[in-house]
Amino acid sequence: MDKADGHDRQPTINDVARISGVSKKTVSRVINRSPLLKQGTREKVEKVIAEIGYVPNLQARALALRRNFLIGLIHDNPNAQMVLNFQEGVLETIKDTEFALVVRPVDRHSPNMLADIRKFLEQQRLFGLLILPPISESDELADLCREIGCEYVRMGSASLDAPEHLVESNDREAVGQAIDHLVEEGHSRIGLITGPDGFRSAAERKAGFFEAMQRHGLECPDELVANGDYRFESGVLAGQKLLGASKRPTAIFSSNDEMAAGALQAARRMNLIVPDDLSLVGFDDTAIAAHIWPPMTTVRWPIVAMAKAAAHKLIHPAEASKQPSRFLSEVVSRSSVAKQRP
Amino acid sequence: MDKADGHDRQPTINDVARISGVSKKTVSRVINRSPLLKQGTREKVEKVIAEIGYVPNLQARALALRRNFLIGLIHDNPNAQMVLNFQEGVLETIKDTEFALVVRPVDRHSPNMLADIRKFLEQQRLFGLLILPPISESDELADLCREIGCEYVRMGSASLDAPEHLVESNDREAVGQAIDHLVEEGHSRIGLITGPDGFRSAAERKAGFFEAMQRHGLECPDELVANGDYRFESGVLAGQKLLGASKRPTAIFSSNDEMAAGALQAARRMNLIVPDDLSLVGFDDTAIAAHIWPPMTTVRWPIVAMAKAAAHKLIHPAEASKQPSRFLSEVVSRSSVAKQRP
DNA sequence: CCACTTTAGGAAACCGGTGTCATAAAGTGG
DNA sequence: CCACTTTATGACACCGGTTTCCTAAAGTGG
Repeated sequence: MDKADGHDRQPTINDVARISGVSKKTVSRVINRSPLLKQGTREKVEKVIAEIGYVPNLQARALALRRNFLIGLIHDNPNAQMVLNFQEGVLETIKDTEFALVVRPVDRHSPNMLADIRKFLEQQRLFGLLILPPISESDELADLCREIGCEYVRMGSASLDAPEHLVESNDREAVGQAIDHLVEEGHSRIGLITGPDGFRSAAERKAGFFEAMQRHGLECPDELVANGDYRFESGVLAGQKLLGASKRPTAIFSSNDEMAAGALQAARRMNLIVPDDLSLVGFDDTAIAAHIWPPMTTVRWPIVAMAKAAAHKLIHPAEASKQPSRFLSEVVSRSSVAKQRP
Repeated sequence: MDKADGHDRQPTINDVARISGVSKKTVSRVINRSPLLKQGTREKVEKVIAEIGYVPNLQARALALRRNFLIGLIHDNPNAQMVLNFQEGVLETIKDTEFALVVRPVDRHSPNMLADIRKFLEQQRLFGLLILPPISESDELADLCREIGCEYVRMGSASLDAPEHLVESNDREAVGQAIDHLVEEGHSRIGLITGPDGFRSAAERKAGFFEAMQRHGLECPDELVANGDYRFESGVLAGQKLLGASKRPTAIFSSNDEMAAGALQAARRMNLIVPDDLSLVGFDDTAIAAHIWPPMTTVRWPIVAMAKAAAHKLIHPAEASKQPSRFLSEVVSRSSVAKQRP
């Protein structure tokens, strides 16, 4: 009796082989586009594949090839929009491939984070890993990947790793442009809200700020620098500190939008009007920047493009691997910055 | 010569069997916690497993069991925070299992969306699918799952499917509570910003609004109803329409936060102060609600808990399958609602 | 026409697990 | 002590692909 007596399970390579009267291996060659096939054979097999709706079993393929088709995304990013945009970019790149995207949010503050990730990697044996900031700045994580033998690409705001493992943005210069913009509008007393210590992105943005200020010959006394942790509440606090300075700044640059929104609230509580009494510039161009009042000037970095580049780097390690991928950010001008009358 | 001469590939079940002097099958029984093992044997094997750091290969297991350990998440949700919270909830449930979460954002407006999803499902052969609103309201998608034989659970705001395929929120009643709150504060001229046509959630929220108004014996003339599409810009437009009404509403309920933020901007442009001149209530309690000025009263639905329930339902179809999972939302009171002096 | 290379395709083993069934060992009752 | 059940373990095929190696057929040169 024929094997095809029964249940409507998915057709396998054996079914295709039997029906088209060739061996499994030949079918395998057809799916893998092997060049040493006679045209007639190829067409015959392809016809059968189309007819019975055969789709290769990825699990079996993964087993035989000793690698699977799963790309992992590790993040601990507080900014949902950014994570989702990144996911979208990756998906666009792997859309017509067999790859799938596996997500893994982690908690940087958990003591067993690294152990959890290790277990995850050992269990899933991913094809490769994409790592978003800020966790991408963890060298322990990169070391773990190397130890386990899992390919990875990190997203970062400065040279964190070898070029084949890195897609980077130029935060430092971008902040410079933002400050240039403020100076052009006549501001000279400019406050800074930093990101948390130990974050490369925060350090880069801070450095960009000071470099630009120096370039313009402007001072930045301690009372015009407040530390934040990238969260809204820390922005409120930082805003209160800066606006309570003996000589108030006429503009504030915040290392991300969330904190800028916090600073905006602080200003409101002190009955200061943005942008009339205070200009404000954020960073990241997240949804909140456009949706608060007034719509906020900020710096946008091309996260979707960076995600595509990162996924591409992972999947095609051969091409374009040796030079770093560097992406340029741009100032998005909205209504939170006004000309400062001298 | 021994097989263990060579490269540092991951140890397999064969290695464990050889070293501990039992058959593969026995090792398999140990990993699967089979009850019919002698205590001594189990311990012996477990010791070897720990020593050489053996981790079962999920791809091989998937092949043998004819099912894998991938849970898919399909969404086309415009709200990033919500999607991410959902991902987080699912992850929490599957944390200590072998399951992984595969994400798949889709575009509801693309003509080949269904074909794309079909290809995705056929190729990946997922264990099951979690579907977020609004795409969860698509019956074609559910039909596709059934046709392909992929388990699924839909998140929805009303009875969309059989209980074993559904985790639902009570949007209708929650909106009622929000309106009650406004009425208690003395409002009677209340405007509505709806969600897009064809969305169950939008219809439920709208119905909840009208039911509550009727319950309180309040009118809702056409000029106090504006249609939105859940996006910020549509909220601006809707706000303009409502605030331009012959007799202005003293409060507006918006079917989501994003549009409420838009309405807030519309109010600002007309020099109206929230909450002094206008009270505003949103829905979803997304990040923006807390971060705009004034912080916005809204309705929070327990998305993380719902995500956990959905994942649980998928993984353990036996338990708790027959009764629907229904979750209650709550009004989160902030500063965008003020007492209306008669 | 024969030896020799090239080309297309197949047989069998393998990837690392699980299922089925057989069997040895241990426990039971008469 | 023997037949009879129960319990613990193993041998072997199988899941659905790929790889290695081999062979038959076809093409080449002398």
